[in-house]
Amino acid sequence: METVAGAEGVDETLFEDRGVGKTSPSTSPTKHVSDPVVYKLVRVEGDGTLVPATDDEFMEVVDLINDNPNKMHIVEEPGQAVGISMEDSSSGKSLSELSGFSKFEDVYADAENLESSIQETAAPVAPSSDMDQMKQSLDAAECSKSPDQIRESESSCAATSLLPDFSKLKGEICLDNLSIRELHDTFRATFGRVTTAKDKTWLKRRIAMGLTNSCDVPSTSFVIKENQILKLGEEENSNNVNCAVETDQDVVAINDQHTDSDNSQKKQLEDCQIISGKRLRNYGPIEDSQPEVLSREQKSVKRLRKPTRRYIEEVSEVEHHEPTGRSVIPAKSCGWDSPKSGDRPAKNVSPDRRTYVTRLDSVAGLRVPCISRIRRSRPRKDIMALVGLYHSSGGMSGKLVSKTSRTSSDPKKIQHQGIELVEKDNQCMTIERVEPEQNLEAKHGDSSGDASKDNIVTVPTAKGGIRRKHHRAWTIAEVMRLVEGVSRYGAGRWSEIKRLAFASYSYRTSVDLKDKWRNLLKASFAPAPTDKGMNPRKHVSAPIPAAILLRVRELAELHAQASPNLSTSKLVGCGGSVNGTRSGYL
DNA sequence: GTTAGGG
DNA sequence: CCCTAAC
Repeated sequence: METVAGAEGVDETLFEDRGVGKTSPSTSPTKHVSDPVVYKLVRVEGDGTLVPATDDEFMEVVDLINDNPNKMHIVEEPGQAVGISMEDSSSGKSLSELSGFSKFEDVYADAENLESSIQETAAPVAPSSDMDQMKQSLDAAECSKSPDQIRESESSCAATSLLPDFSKLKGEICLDNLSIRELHDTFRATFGRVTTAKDKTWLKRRIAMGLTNSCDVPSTSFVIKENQILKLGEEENSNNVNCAVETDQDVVAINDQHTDSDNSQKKQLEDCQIISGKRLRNYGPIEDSQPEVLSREQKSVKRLRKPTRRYIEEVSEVEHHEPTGRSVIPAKSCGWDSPKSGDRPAKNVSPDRRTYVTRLDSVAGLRVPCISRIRRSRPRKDIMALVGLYHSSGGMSGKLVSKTSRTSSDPKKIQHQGIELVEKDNQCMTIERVEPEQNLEAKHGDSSGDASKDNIVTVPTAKGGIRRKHHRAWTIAEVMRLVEGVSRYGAGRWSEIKRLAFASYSYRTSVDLKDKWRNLLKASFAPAPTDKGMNPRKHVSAPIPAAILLRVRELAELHAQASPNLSTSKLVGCGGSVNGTRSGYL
């Protein structure tokens, strides 16, 4: 990551020599580092990872560094390289020590502040020259992060991705003495963009943060600070810049661009936040105690907090209109807001709370102006449907196939309703609309669902539940099957019916069966109690054949009188063979 | 986990 | 179809 920034020519060269991939900002233009920066010695491994340099390695470059810090030479060894990078770590302070600061954040947790500060951060245009590396950095380091972290990273790290030009900085404390204009210059030099902020304090903090966030690298116990070589432990007292050691690990993870769990990465970010905040204070020419100052600072810190859902919704629009390249990155790389999971394995969508899938407008990988309109009430379900498909079978095609095969092989008659009806219900050969129904069903199967058990097309709801996808009309085949099931197993034994008669209709739950039966009863009784000749075709939705309604009614009557009791109904149902029973009814 | 019933 | 109380 930015670690290289401080590494100067040394690291750069080494990186290039080793042909490090995108994961390292090897192409970053290097600039002269100035005194205030603390360096850490690292070795760049062949794979681009930064490894703490050994003491021996360190000693090799000591002379060079002391000799002329501005002209560090390249120390190269076969198989390994030694570079200098900024020291960002610090003495091991526990998170608990920083807890006070954390509490702090909560006070300013409201989304509006978040938004405002983020906008501030994101709005200014990043110089085109920096875009590549920025993208590079973001893509490589953050794409694997969960979407909600993107924003955080963007806001917190993007700035640091722009290589700071420390030459403008005359030393940390000097910020205090700078005029607004100078601060602007410094800001620009640091972040690669201009700022319109008028708040001197804010600027100073931002600059300080930008600098201090720049580099995080594991290192040996040696640190180079202001041309002096120090033992980490020794300088601990005087070195306020250093941050908690424990964060080193996290930083390392980031640098290595681990794509581990979202949690770990989140943790990293959180740690970063803390570090930043702490460090800011340490840099502190500014009094933290001042409420207004704090509020400013909190904004910047809070910026790092996980955005609230509402915040995301609201910001989405803003971001969408964001003209600068910045907006492009999040949308493209990992859009927390636009989890077009099509390209991404479902597993990357963490199951935890943070992954509420906002929407996946395009299954086909079509790109939609992310986030923008998220449903407040009920999320769309397509998303999870897809996710589920990917999840369970690695592809919907397989599922569909399985469904098809099953259906065709199904001993029952579903496939050919017309035939089935004929053989079952000799009296009603008028099942005209069978074909359309089939088509309908097939269509549904293709688009959203499949008959396999595992892949119920559902979508997470705000409450954490899952909701099934779009309405799935009952086909006549299903209705018939349901009726048969009821007649066989008895009304009320929905789970039984579901399991036995609707095994191939995974998308129909027992509740669905119950509901449908309820509707059937209503339909069968309401229009015309004795309506064999009833013509339901006027209904747009699946017209239920009169024969079926009749049977529904008969079954209802039968069950009504025969069994409030399940066992009784069950016995009744089981007593007769399917066809026999039907024949009797009909 | 199912079922029943309301929404 | 969803939600949820009741079982």
